[in-house]
Amino acid sequence: MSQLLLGGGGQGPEPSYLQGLNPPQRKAVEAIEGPLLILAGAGSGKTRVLTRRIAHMLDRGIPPWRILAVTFTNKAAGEMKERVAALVGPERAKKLTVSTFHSACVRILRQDIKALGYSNQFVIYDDDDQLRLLKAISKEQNLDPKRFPPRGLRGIIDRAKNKLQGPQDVAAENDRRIVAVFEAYEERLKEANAVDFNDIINKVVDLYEGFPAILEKWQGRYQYLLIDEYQDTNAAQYKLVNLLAARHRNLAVVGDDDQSIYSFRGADITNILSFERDFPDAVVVMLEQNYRSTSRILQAAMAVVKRNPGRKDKELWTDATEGKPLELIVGRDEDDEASKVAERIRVGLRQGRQAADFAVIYRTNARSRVFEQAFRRAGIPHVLVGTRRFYERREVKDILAYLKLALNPSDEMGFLRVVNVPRRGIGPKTIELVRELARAQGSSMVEAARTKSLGSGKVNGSLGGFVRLIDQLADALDRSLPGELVELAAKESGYLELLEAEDTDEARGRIENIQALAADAASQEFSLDEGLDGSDRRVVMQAFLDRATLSGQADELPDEGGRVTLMTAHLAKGLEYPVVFVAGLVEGSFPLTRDPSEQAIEEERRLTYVAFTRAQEELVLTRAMMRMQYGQGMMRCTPSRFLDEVPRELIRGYERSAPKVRPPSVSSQESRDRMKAFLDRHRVEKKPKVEAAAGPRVTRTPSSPDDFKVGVRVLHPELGDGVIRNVSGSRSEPRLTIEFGGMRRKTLFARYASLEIIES
DNA sequence: TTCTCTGGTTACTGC
DNA sequence: AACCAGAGAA
Repeated sequence: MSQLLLGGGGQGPEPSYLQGLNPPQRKAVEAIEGPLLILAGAGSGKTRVLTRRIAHMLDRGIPPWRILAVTFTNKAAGEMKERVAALVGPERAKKLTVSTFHSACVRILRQDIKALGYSNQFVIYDDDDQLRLLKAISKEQNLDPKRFPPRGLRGIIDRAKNKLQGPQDVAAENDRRIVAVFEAYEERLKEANAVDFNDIINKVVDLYEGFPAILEKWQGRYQYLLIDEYQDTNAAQYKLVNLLAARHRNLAVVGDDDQSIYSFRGADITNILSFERDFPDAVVVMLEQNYRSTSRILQAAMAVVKRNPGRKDKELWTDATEGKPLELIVGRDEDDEASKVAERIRVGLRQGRQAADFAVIYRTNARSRVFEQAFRRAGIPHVLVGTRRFYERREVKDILAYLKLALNPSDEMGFLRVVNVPRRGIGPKTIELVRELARAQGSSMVEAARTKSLGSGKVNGSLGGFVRLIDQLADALDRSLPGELVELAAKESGYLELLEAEDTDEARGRIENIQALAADAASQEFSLDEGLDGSDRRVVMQAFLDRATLSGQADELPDEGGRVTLMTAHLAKGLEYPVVFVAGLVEGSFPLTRDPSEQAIEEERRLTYVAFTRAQEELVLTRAMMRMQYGQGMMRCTPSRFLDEVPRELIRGYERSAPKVRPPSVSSQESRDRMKAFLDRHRVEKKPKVEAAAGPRVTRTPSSPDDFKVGVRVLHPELGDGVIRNVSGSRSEPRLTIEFGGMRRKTLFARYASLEIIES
């Protein structure tokens, strides 16, 4: 059957997967042996080439398990698997390894990390665990958190590790106290049988460099490597790839230097720029024909990215029509910008578009809120990709910490996280005692907590209860499935009970999240990766926990059901939509200019390029004239420099608009007044100004949460008159954002604020 | 010794 | 939203 479909060789008809390819695409598909560099511009049919290349390899008799395809996100991995399955059938596709660097490396480590002195049950510390550990270490070493902020320390450590460096390598350019923290950090990870995200890659490199037999084993296993998004690999990943590929040299890398957008994570664009030097015999293929976007969209994207020096000068071109002009939407503020986008979408819907045809792309997740609100108001179905990721919610992490601790009792951060959650009367003093004991006897904290002679009888009882809970979970690990284990942990720990008793909207939301986690865990059993022994319950659980730690969000592909997609530019890479809105094109937001270096701006430019090239037919650029900055008040925005870099004749109406108005310089008094008048005008329109009450005022004490509504005037004992601008939190415990004179805002709990309501 | 409340601060991008 | 420090209550 597949023989018929795929054609075999010789005189038969050409296999279907070779049909409909342009010459460079075909060259890339057919170059199976040896090093291969594919420079694939946006929309040049990269995924199509990769999936067909894999089909071709399988057809040539290469066993699927010899192929390792590395993608940058779980989402991309899932998509590639699906598309290969469509070409070669699910049976063979299942035996391929398609995953992210991190997932692939975790699997390698779970098998071989023993050689480095860790147990196979090692835990993975995410950035949050990392930060907690660094805070603990800083405290022990009496570092002033002002002078050495933990986040800064983490940054230094991450940057070093991205380059495969350890404490000694950074000793020269750093304070010795920082180096000491780094050293302690590494020790503590090892003691806790834990690795951080960087280690996931680095430990595999250590393994390969230190144990030739292990390297050979994996070289033998994966004889054909395919690395997608090569421009976003860091030094450690680069080293890893080169080690693995050294023997068979069947290394295909795919990338686009114009789409390198992860330097904050150590991505090194020179990895792809120097591939030809690393492999002088490499076949190089340039995919420059874009099949995705209209000519105008492409021109706009190219015009922006071309400002970057030092790029491989490839010229994307298209056969497509000019298409419609780009559109520019300017809102008074961000709310208005979002409303106008919603309005524009409604127009599109009336003209026959589906909601799923639209995507809104912004720079930071924080921007998603205004769009969500606007779309809800306008009744536009939408789906958010990414945001506060599910597995990062506190309750989810707490429950997972219980289970990780049951699997790996050495996990110190896990112990600290849940030993007193829910409250068991185990405070810092007791924890300190347990830690000292653990140190003294060289055991885990869980072990130390078993000791009966710590503190008072009450404390011992609580600790004993906690230890019994962990034992109970550990015991259940061998008998129960992930879904059951999540439920067990939530129930037996008292976590659920606590939330139920709380009876607030927030608590109910958390319960829902735990239920969702249980459901998600239950599905793990059915989606085991190849090569895992499903009969070993611990392995199943471990696989689930790994996935939870490594994947931002369950890899839900946005459903076909017809919803507008909202996401960041980073998450948008690799996706395409008929109509794309690139939102928030103002200085400080897109580009983000916290780091004003030329390099950073170049990356922002590439990010803009990525965002623009998601659009197939229509591209709408949007910005606001003003925006709230950190709740500090309205600030006038400067249009994004990238807007200026788009040739204006590509934009509808732009060429006819008045000469460009630059924001008034703050130094001039006149323009300051003008700006003030401008701000006032708009403020009045949207939000009535707080007026000083004339004469004696009538106030009353609020009697129910319903008294607090947006727009209500209140009197604060210290801050005076204010107007409620936002009500958040739960009904029983509302949190109010109140605007006092001018633009000063404050957020506080209504319960404690002794507010009076001013009767009008 | 632990818990609870309060106010302040701080937030980019993601495996 | 989440985390922290500090004060005061239990």
